[in-house]
Amino acid sequence: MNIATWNVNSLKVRLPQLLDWLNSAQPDVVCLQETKLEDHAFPQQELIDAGYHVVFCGQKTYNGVAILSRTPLRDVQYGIPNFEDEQRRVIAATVGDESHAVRIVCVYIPNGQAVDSDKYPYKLRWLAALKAWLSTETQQHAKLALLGDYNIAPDDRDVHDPIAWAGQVLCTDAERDAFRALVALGLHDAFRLFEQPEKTFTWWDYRMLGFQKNRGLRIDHILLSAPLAEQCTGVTIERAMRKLERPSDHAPVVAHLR
DNA sequence: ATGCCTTCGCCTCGAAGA
Repeated sequence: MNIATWNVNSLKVRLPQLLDWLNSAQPDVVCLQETKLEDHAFPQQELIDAGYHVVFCGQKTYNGVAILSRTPLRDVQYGIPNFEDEQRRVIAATVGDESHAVRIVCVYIPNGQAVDSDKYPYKLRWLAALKAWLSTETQQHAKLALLGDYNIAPDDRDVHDPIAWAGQVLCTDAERDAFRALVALGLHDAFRLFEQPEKTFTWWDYRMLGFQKNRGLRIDHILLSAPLAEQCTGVTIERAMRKLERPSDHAPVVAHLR
């Protein structure tokens, strides 16, 4: 079973790439972020025709999340319970039958913009609400995967130029503490379960030849509860997707599970 | 660097992303 996450930066623009990738990579579950589509405009039929069940939660212009699965999705949760948020950033659902059920949580964590922006305290409040919800969710679902665009580089290893990024949004201590608080719920950063080459990233700035110079960040993550981490045989970052014409600025990340 | 790209919508400029 392969489970993946990809910030598409507009599903309208990226749908042809997504369909090609679904056909070639054959992932079992895909979490999407930044679909930027209202629900009435979601390309449901195209994805059904590609062999996927879909659940989605979007809005105009910004945000928007979705889960695709080759098997049916049930117990769908839209947004973080008991957390008022107009921004469509969370969708969760369960795949698999009772003995092999996996809870899939798809998140598009706020960017925060800058430490002195109002969006930064919103990001930290949002992360606290996510952790509070997942503390019960992880107790209820032994097999849980938290996938998405976290907008956090957890460690200096995840940053092309740690000195330039020191203290900047995506790299602050408070954001990294929030990431570690998610890990402390009993989750494991799938990428770090394995030896990895240095300077491996999932996002590269569109500007200044960011991808060509590998000036990137690792901000898209798959956290796995212990039983899933035990099943994980590897993680792939689909860098080739960043080389296509008109790419997303993020590459898909795939966790391979036994 | 108030810059660089790319997206969307109040659409040919501004806001936001990261």
